[in-house]
Amino acid sequence: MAREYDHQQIEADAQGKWAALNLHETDLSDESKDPYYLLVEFPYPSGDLHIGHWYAFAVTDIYARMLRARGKNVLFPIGFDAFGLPAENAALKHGLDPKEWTLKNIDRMRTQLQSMGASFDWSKEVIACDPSYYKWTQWLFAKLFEHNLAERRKASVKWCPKDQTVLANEQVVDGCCERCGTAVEEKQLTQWFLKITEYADRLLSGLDALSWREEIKEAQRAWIGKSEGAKIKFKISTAANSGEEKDIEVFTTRPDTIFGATYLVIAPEHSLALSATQHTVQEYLARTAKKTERERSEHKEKTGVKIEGISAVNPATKTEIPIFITDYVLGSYGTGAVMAVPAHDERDFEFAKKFSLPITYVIDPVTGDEQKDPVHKQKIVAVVQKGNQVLTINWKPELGGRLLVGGTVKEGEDPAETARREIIEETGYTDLEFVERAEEMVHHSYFAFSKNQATLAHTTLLHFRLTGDTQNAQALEADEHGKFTVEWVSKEQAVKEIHDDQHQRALARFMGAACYTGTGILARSGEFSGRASEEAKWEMVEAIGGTRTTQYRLRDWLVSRQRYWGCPIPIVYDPEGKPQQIPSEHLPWLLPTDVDFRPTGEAPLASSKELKERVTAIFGEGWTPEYDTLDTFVDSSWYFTRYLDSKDDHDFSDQTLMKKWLPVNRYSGGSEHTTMHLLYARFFTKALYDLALVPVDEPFTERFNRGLIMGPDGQKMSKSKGNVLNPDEFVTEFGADAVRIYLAFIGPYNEPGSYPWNLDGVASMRKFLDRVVRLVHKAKKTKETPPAMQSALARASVKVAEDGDRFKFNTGVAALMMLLNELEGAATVSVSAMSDFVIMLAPFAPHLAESLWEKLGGSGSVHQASWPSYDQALLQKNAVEVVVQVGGKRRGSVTLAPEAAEATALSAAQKLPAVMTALNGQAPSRVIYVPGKIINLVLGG
RNA sequence: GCUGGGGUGGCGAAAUUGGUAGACGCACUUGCCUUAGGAGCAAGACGGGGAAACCCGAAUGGAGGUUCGAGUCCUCUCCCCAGCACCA
Repeated sequence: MAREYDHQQIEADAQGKWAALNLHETDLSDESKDPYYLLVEFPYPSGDLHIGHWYAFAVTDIYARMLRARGKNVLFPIGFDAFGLPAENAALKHGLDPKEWTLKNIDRMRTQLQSMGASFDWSKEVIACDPSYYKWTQWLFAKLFEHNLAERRKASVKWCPKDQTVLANEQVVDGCCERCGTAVEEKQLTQWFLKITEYADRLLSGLDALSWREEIKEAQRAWIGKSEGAKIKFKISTAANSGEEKDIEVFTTRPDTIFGATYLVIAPEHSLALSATQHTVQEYLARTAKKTERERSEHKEKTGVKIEGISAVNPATKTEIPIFITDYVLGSYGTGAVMAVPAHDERDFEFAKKFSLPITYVIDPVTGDEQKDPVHKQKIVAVVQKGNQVLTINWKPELGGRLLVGGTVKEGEDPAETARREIIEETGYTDLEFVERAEEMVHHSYFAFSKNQATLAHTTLLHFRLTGDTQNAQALEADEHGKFTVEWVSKEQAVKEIHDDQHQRALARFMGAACYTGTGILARSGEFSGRASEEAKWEMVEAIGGTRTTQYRLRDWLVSRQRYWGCPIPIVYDPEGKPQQIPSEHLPWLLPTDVDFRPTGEAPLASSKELKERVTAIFGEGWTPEYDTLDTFVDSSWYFTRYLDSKDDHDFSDQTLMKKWLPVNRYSGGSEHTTMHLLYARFFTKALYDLALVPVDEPFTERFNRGLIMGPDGQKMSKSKGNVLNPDEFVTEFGADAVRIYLAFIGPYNEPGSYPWNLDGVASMRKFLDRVVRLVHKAKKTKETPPAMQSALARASVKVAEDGDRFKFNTGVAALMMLLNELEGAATVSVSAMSDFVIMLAPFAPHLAESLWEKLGGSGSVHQASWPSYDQALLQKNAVEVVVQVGGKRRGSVTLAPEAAEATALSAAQKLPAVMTALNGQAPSRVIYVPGKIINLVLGG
């Protein structure tokens, strides 16, 4: 018989036993044990449980069970994120009632979740679409409204033409609807917003104290997108001098470049653009409006149009500069207007080139390593060009490879003359045409070893063209470095091979990529010239009357949805059309049922007669309902507080229990929720904390993003690839326990990697479980467990528990496998040793462990048994293998007591034949001995 | 492009503070047991040498460095993944 147990029988028996013992209901008021809140994202009830669900719930369950055995009072709740689009789509497609469809799916999923052996506390279940739950979603929304954190305003919103609904920023991926992939349009609508931007700074700074993985925190930081800068006003002067004083405010993170602002660019959405009557402007706006969000954000050639008849005044230089409208400026970020500094911004540079606008360099790069008390030198670097080729000098490769022509300016000499002189000296070329001298310089600090001198070179960049033949180079200058040779190479090759900062910069300046976006020394910047740009930045803002501000990429959270299957927004409009919150005695504000929810672009609730009548009946004639429903992310932003008091009809949760149980100790979920759900939940918590409704301002102490299970081909599972695996097939054939332990073993659970499903994997886990069963049958009713075996058990109990704490179930399972190997190797295994093994196996394979526990004569349930604990002394080995190295190479090993003295170790090591050979009669000049690990005999020399 | 995380056998992966690289498995090879095996048990599995116990050498993307000793630390470089991306 291959199979040692009937998994279907065992699963049914165990699950029946747990239900009878009511094992998984947590007494939240139990003060005898430490509370531990283990949370896993509640699922959307789509109806079918796939491998991803198994991975999410079954593996997290391992830890819940392990912690219970280790004496914690574990809260491991479950519920359903039951509002959302699929229910509505199913309703449309099959003519079903979204509510019935959802509730039927929930019923099915409950059964499936039970079949995993997941030890959820169902008594605390929450269902987002249940009026007893959404009553409190509405109540919390009303609280936010009361405190001015929810606001109705007209805004340009993302609209999905297929789903006929507004989308949040977060639901737009690459300019397309996250759900259906349709290109998103822009629409002006009056919508509800939650003011998450007011919490942007706290959401950002709060991350520092969280011990989450860096990539999760970085994703949130990027999403919040803080940038510090200044708002600066530019006065507008009109040719027609209407006498009206106007100005444009811009936002910039580089106020230090203001002297280089040679024009302004504003977004097509900017009021100044919208009010312009100029024909070409209107044409441009019409063209832009037709573009989708996606088309606009594509990197492509810059377009724009100049507004005629008006200009702005640069507050630093006082010169008049033109104003352009362009769609590379976003209306929704900053002020929708930007001061263009083509010399120091790539986009502005590109635009300036296309529209032939002046480029003024105001920041000189500083390269090299900073030196103390440098000697100042005037230098030049010259680019000599002939067609597409550039003259380079082959330096000794070890001294930096290829260079352009360089040289030192003599006292009173014009740098252009210096360059000409140097070119002739070094190459012999005389047919030189001077092209350009860059207005900016490069400051290069370095240590001149030849002169033993810290040097700061102020380098002028020059550009020459060779008009004659490239073949007539003369004898070259030689110096202490040897002879130079000249080579003409293509621009591209030169860019690739020239590594010296100044030379690189010279090449870039004359060969295309001339804009410099770094910091440096201010030039042509009035009184600020000569100072470090970073250091003078904020003084400059002050001097020109700007204000220092911070901008965030994060926008307010748009929560209105023109959909049916969501939480109704608890708002009514008075006869003046002003929004009023629905008093709490009328909550839950029920979702009407007489609704036509076919997408028409109108909110489905508008078709409800009952809703209108309800509003009139309660509030009077002239009052009208709000027809939008809430984004489902609102439902999931607070559910973890509801678990603590899920039945309460008088409050959303319980203050005493929240004080005890929040924040959640560990939150397990998918990486797709890093920026949306996780940020929203943090925002809700902070807002509710400020309203004294929750006692913590961060909801989750730890967050773990699990990995992704791939198909056997290593590709993401999808129907079109035909690589979708149904977990039920594996469960039926090998049992739930084998599937659980396989998922635990597949890879580390604390890393968001991806793991291909190995078709033989579950079978191999079943073999492991069968071996356990065989060994249990072999167990003898003896009390004696030999010390070596006790020590193995002790090590495993520590290892498995530690790995659980790190969510590294793969190595935990490996530790159990090693332990099994050891136990199998023994002649007899005592019942007590085997019982301890079964207790440690129980979190992974809860059903089988239950059955084996009974066979071994254990009382109650194995899941009530305590995690094995052993004398610390058993963790110490009394003999360890110490590796012997000679000169860092392994030459053998000796077995010693862990605390053996160096002399003992040395003499044992020296007796090894291989060591004697390696020493070859010499005495080691040095001995490195790490007790219990290694002894290294170092030979002299 | 920027930011973050990674790169270890044929595959999934192990490896507290630098201390035997590849634990534990999958797949593979050989043998045993068996009517049979998609079962079980045992052994093997980088290269070279040897009948063998063994010996020598190489090896954690690549190149350098620090160290008695580097997967681990430092510098440079290549590649993969994720997030952000015309955000001023």
